[in-house]
Amino acid sequence: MTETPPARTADPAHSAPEGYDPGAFEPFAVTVDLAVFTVREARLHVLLVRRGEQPYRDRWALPGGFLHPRESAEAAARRELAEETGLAPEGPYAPLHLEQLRTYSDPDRDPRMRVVSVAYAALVPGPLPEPRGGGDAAHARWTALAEARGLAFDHDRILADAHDRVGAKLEYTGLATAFCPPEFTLGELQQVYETVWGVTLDRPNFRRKVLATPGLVTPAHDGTRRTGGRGKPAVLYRAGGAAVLHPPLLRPERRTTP
Amino acid sequence: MTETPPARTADPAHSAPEGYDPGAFEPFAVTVDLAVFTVREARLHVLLVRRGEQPYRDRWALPGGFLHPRESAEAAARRELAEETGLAPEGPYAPLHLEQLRTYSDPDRDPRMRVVSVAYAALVPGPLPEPRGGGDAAHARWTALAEARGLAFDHDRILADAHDRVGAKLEYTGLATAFCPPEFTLGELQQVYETVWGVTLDRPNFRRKVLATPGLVTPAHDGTRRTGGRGKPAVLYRAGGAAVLHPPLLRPERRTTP
DNA sequence: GCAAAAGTGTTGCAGGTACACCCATGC
DNA sequence: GCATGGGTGTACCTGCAACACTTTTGC
Repeated sequence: MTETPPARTADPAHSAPEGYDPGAFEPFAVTVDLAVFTVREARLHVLLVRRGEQPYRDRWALPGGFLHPRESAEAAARRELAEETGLAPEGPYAPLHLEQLRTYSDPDRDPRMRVVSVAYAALVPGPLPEPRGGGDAAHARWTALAEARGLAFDHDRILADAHDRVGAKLEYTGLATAFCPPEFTLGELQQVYETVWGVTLDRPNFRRKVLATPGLVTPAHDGTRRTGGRGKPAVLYRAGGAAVLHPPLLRPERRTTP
Repeated sequence: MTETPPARTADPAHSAPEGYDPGAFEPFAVTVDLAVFTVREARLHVLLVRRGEQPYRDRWALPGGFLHPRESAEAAARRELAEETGLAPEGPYAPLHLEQLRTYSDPDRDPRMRVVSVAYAALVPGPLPEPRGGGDAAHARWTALAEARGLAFDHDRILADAHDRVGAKLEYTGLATAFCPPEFTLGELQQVYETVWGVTLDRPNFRRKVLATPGLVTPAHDGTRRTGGRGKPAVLYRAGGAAVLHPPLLRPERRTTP
């Protein structure tokens, strides 16, 4: 913060010699954009909203909005998330994951004015109802990731970056549990990994690795469950609360294939 | 630089009913802050500048500055980096690394107005001269990371985040070569890892891992060298240009120690 | 010769993959 | 019974940490 930007107006009242006069700058608008992921029917879905205004009218876009005057980007992201999904910031699904991705600042990313956007990735648990259209989010819906193309602005790119990040983070954090309801089976957890990574995993080995990783999951108090399903009832687990995993849970991926 | 000043008043021609009128918002200033790292004398150093103005007058801070009207954050970061270090954006040290870290947006992070800052981490090679004070950067210097405390604004936090990120990235990218001159020995490369991670590594094993990782380093054309030093002359290598490493080069760190 | 740094060889253990096999439930 | 998903056991194999050892320089 050492450079003096070009002064547009000299304003003695605010005199801030080193370029702090708000009127001296091209005003930047600052927004947040959210890539909200969930797993439905063994496919990764993302929350999209339909734009009602120009530009990109009637195109799908990531939910988001402007920062309020005294609000951090993270607070704005949480507010937008609550508005779009109907999830209270604190509640039964509270331990959802919200993470800053990166900031997009190309001067032409919005055709009308200078908008700098801080992108976030959010993970919400699986069996979640359709988004209730709170306020201006009347046209919101879950879309399978494969079908989420041709979004407004640079949102295709943001979404791709978000997917990459989430996939990578499953390896070395306990993030996958954020996709699951409070109590879940190891089979459900495995589905999350398989869905996000787009691979199939060996069940016995997956089970061992998960249980051998401290803090990833802890057994729920008592029972077993059976869903509506066939097969042996499975033990229920809860998220273990570990942030980083030692050892990590690596994706199989391109082994040395000479 | 001669950008059309923004319309503060509603302009029917541009009518943007959904909150795009620039005048409708608290103006945000957008800056970049840089954590520029280098390795000197087997210690990690960071570039700091001394503030000449309030607030935090005479305190040390990370270099940075305001975005120009039609400049992306990345372009601004490259410009600031060139100004502060005297390194041309293209040149012998061109393959330096610049990477967006995250964005800091706390409403009170600057006492005078709303400033949202996009932080970058940069890596420059080892034997680099003292920063030439270009323009207003007359008070810039390299500081050992351990002594870089009590910085202005939230720069302590930004610096800590940057250090974490760089350390983590050495594991799975070829980033460490960015700290080295164009040609370097494996001993020098090992020094980089040891310095950034704060550990000591086994030389034989380090050597094998590096050479077994495709694309991390490639041998220089011919020779061996001997610096001023005693010991056997070492073969010179160049950066291999690989972005991500398969397999990664993991830090020793907390092995299972029961 | 001695110290210092580069480079090679070898061994043993940890952890992961692959796959065979048993258990419990719904139909 | 059979299909489906949960759960256990085990054999092979890779990779790496540890450490002993040789090579080439400066003094």
